[in-house]
Amino acid sequence: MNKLDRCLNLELRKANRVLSQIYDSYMAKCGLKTSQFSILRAVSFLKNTTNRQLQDVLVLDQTTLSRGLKPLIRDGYLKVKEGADRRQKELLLTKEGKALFSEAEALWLEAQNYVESCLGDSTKEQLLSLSKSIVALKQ
Amino acid sequence: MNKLDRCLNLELRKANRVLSQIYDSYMAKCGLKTSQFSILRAVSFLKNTTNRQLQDVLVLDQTTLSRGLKPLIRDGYLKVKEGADRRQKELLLTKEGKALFSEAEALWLEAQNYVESCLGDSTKEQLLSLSKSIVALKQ
DNA sequence: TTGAACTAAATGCATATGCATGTATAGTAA
DNA sequence: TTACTATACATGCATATGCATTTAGTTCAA
Repeated sequence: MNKLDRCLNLELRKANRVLSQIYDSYMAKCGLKTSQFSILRAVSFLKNTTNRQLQDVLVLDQTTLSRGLKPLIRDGYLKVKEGADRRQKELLLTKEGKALFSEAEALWLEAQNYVESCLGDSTKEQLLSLSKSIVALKQ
Repeated sequence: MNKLDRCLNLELRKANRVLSQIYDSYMAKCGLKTSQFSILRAVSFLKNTTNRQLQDVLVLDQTTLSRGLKPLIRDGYLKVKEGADRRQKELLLTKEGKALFSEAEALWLEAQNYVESCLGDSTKEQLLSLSKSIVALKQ
């Protein structure tokens, strides 16, 4: 535990960059980045959701999410409805969004299978439990 | 291993965001982002280095690094010398860069100690070994 | 030597990220 | 009601990220 130690943050960032590039290379065929896929996937699970709820699910800053939604809305994959609380915006997949998500999900599964086959089950479980521990540090 | 599994990439991204925000909150006192600190730290270890060498050390795309260097050069923390191979640019810390790095290193150590104390030794080791495994997947 | 192949770095483009702040709406207590 | 507080989302700003491409310099074989 001294200043010659490897930086935990840098090590995780490096891993994050490599892993994201792998997933992105699979997703490229459908024109989505994995971050966009994550949003569609969350909306698909939650059916009818809001910016606020997605922030919690995706562990994203409100402003980051707000901007991340824009291309998906612009390109017609997400639809915005005004909520009962008029500050909120309800989000749902359009028909085009559902179709794109289906296509993307197959590519995602290829990537996920590839990575799992490279890492093995025990490393995969380590990734999940480690990520959970770190996310739990969020203030 | 089916499509209801958690996405390994999303889980890692979430962890990465949380961890980076923790480190950034410590680094904020000196005005550096952790990504900039990582660059200064690498240059400090390598003494006299090049864009190309930093790409490997930091596992960063050439174009990302190229742009990441700009504010550090602009603000006088890094100096650029033309290399023997005139395509290359040699990088080194200026006096101001060294001073800032010293200050930043103390803040980084606080962050690192805080995170290590939260995670514990075994989880810390898991982070390091997992990151290593993932970085090794890089094509 | 010269032209093809290769390498180092920069740039255009688009999205990703989050802090500080602004704007609109909702809730609540005087 | 009114005014204070809290919440939901958007915007300005700056950096982070990487793909495709460009520009410049090096290498090497014909």
